[in-house]
Amino acid sequence: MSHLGYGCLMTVDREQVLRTAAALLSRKATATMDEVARAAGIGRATLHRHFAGRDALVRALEALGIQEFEAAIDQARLHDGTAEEALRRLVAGLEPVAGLLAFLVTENQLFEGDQMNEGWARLDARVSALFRRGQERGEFRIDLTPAWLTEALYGLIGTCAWAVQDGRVAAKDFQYMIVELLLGGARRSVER
Amino acid sequence: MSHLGYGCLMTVDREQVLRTAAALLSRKATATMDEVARAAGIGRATLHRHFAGRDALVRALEALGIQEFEAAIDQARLHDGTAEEALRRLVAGLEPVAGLLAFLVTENQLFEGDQMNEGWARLDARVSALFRRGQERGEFRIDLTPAWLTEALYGLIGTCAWAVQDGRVAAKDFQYMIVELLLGGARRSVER
DNA sequence: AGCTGGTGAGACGTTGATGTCTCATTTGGG
DNA sequence: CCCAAATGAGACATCAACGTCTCACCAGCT
Repeated sequence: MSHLGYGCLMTVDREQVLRTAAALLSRKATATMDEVARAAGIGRATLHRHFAGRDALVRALEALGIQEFEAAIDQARLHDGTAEEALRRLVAGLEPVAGLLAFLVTENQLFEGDQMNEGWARLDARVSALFRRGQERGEFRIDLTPAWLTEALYGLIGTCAWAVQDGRVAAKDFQYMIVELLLGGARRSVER
Repeated sequence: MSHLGYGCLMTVDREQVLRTAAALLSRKATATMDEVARAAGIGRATLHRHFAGRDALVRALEALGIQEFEAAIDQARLHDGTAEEALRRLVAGLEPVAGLLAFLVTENQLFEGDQMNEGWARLDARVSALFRRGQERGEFRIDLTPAWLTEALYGLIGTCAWAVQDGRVAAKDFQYMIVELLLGGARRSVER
């Protein structure tokens, strides 16, 4: 028996299953439980042993996504240094969570039962506060609202995660493409 | 009898139904045919008379989305003037199609049967060519690939469309938020 | 070697969405 | 005024996914 809470050695890696499920479900929300199981390399019965049903799976995805998102925010120390540096740290920490994040952003189906909604709202507020801090410091433009910059960050992370999955963007360019576009935009400035 | 191809006056507005369906399905891909019908303000039977089934509905969404996307590209005259001006025209023309576009980008389920895929690939190539033209003219940065800028444009349009739906962004700011972020980024430059 | 616990494969009943049907109603045109 | 066309509501059978179960198998531990 392992010292961990969930099972022995040949036990399924719960997080790995959830990440695979997120990657699949964010691209094909109508995927079958069987498809999810196969994508994770396990049997449908095993998937069902770990997550009582589709709802439970989605809830687990939501919980893990919010948890890891929050951990990334904590670790990024959004209040330290310039807002730009903080944003770069945040995106760097968010890279491993990009698949989960893409699922969360896409599946607003979750926010029907306004329960976990508060968890997401708290994350939203913290990211939004980062952009507001950047505006107050004079780093960021004030004509783009913090709410929009927050949404745009989510959107770009999800889009880039998909682009990497499909091979349209190199995985090593993930952070650069997102941060550079979000901060600097496509226009070529003179002083850059 | 109307002179139009599809029915008399009290006939369902096919495009309106498709736009509503796209707005709903892009947010809740598992929505029931009944939910789609109710969202469009029609009965399930009527929805079924116009679209033989869920697949047919999705195909129609895809066809309409590609068609209107292509029309917007044609009308934007991507080869005229500066690339920035062309991009602004494109986003302006894409605003009414944003819901369809968000659905198309999200539902890569469509691209399993690689058939309509070519239609999408052609659009991709044209938008990508616009960004490449901007780079060659010295307007746009060359460290962000045209493919990524294209994906980012799609992602931002979809994200902004959702943000407008949820009231987080004012509808009148749609074009401004997308173009300004995509071109200029969040960083406050000295010469702007 | 024997035991225990987790897994995969498959069978099975249940459920909900789907697709088709009929019928009453309404709308617009002849 | 009457008819044609389209719609909405509902009934109905079908079917695929779901959730549960059993059983055989395999890995690790004692």
